[in-house]
Amino acid sequence: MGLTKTEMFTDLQNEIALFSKAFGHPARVAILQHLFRIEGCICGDLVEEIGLAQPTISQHLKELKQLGLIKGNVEGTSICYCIDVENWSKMKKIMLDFLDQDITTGKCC
Amino acid sequence: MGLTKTEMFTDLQNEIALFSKAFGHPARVAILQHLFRIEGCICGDLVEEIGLAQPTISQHLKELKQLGLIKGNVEGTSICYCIDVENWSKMKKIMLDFLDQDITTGKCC
DNA sequence: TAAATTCATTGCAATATTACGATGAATTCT
DNA sequence: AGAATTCATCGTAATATTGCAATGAATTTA
Repeated sequence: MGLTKTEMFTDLQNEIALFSKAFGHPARVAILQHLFRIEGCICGDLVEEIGLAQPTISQHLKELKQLGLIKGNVEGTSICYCIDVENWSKMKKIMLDFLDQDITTGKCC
Repeated sequence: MGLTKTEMFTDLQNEIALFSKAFGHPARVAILQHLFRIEGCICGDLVEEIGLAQPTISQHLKELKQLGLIKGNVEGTSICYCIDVENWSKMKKIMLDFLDQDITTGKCC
């Protein structure tokens, strides 16, 4: 029914899924990469940089902001977006714990 | 229109998005965690372990298999699933490159 | 104050995802 | 061979996501 049954999974599993979902669209990946590349904030030109319509970019930014991965400061008539370094770090820890799992002794049948 | 415009992004960005999408559902996270935990393959009981209906689990397994993150071997009347260690490692490298980005000199406005 | 600029929000259409009942295919057991 | 077991596939319903035109809100500029 298109409705994820979150109640049957752990908080951690749901958290990993939520962060992953945020990275599950190339536009959001591109936005984040750009914010890292310029090492600071960006006021404007994200629409030109990414290549999607302005409302679409705005929507992607909103999702990233709701997750806490970026933050936006009003700067005159435009808005400055930047990585929320602290939250990014927390997210990274959670994701690394998940990704860094490894099988040492295991072998498949 | 619900249609991701992959053509306007780099291969890497699309790849990151695809892997992330796979992790974007708690059931798939749970499946992968379980496969790691038992350090080997699992034949059966995934449906009981996760708690969703059998066709639903089967569908999630299919997605993970298509991405190459797990592989399945027929074992009599059941099927053994396990992590594809080599591909998991490749995926991990790509995701770590993305997640490990950091801002050293940057500060927000 | 009026025009311009920048970004958010609304509304809508199209596609994707999630979930599961019913059914099918392959294998094992009796 | 016939029943049982295990998993995949099909079909379908419900919800989610993506994208953009139109519009609105806030600020700056002339």
